[in-house]
Amino acid sequence: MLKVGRLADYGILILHHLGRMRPARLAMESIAEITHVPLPTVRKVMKFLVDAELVISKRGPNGGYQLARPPAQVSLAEAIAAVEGPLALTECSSADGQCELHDQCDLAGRWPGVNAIVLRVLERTSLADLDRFGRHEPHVPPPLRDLMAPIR
Amino acid sequence: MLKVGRLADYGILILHHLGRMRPARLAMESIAEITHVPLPTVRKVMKFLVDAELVISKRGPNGGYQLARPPAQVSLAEAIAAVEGPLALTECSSADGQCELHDQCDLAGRWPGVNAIVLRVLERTSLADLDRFGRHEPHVPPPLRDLMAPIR
DNA sequence: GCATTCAATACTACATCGGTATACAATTCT
DNA sequence: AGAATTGTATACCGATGTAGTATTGAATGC
Ligand code: SF4
Ligand code: SF4
Repeated sequence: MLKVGRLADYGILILHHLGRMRPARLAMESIAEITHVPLPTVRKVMKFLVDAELVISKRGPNGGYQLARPPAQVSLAEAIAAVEGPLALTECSSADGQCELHDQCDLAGRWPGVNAIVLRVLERTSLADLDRFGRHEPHVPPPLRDLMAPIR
Repeated sequence: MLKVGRLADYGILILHHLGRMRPARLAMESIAEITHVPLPTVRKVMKFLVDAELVISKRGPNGGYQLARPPAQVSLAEAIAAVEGPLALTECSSADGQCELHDQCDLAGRWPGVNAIVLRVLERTSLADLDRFGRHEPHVPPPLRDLMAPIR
């Protein structure tokens, strides 16, 4: 598993679309139509994206949403964090949360390292990079190429 | 977020302990005591680990569990997959599941690439590597060093 | 002022997950 | 054989979180 929630998934999907339209503004209803995500759900997601300052909103006639930065400067890590909160594989991964075992656990201090690595991967993959992955024919973005090298 | 479930967390914790004891056998009750994980929960986790053939079990007096392979040959990816199923960031990440948007979604074919990359990271981090991460002083395991290089 | 469009809140149905209880099967030792 | 030990299997429960919905309110622009 280790899956990203549906809402975050939608968030990325929407951000991606906004990226293609940039710098045009897109109304919430249009977003729902294009992405086929139910409107009320879009509403909820947009709130997160605005709060995270990933998109700029404007009200009134001809209002809508607009990607705040070029797609190449928006990482998947940011997008996911915007919707689901900061990446934390375990409770003790980042600013130690509230794991009751924390004191007696051998692995307590060791997770942040792992966490940092996968975070780094997501940070280095931008919305623009997503396009490069192509449909069913993965093209690894430059910053990650060294890691993937032994794969294909 | 993007967190690994508590059960998988426990699983790794247990595997790690078994690794230190190897090749000794450890009874379920002992595992519960040492790791401070509630016994019934240990019971549930062990089933997954046995099914995945990560540990070998033996019944009867002086029975218990034993790590099937050297800790350096057990990856976090395997451990997590054993408990939570195969890694799939989104529904369409691996063998396309059942996302109703799949046909009309621009990103449908693009996730497997991302998925493969983070999977690769978890595959390259073994139980033995966990130790090297040290407490609060991360030491990146060799196979990932190139990726982390620009960080510190 | 009025149409348009986003913002905020509250709520519900549902799934998943962590955790528990209980009955059962296999192994060893005497 | 029989008792003690240890893992296996199943079924269940309650808390938590998630996806989705509804309603009402506030800002913008003409
Ligand atoms: S302290 Fe141990 S048990 Fe608690 S979250 Fe960290 S690794 Fe898991
Ligand atoms: S098809 Fe689109 S919406 Fe469905 S899981 Fe894949 S990315 Fe998410």
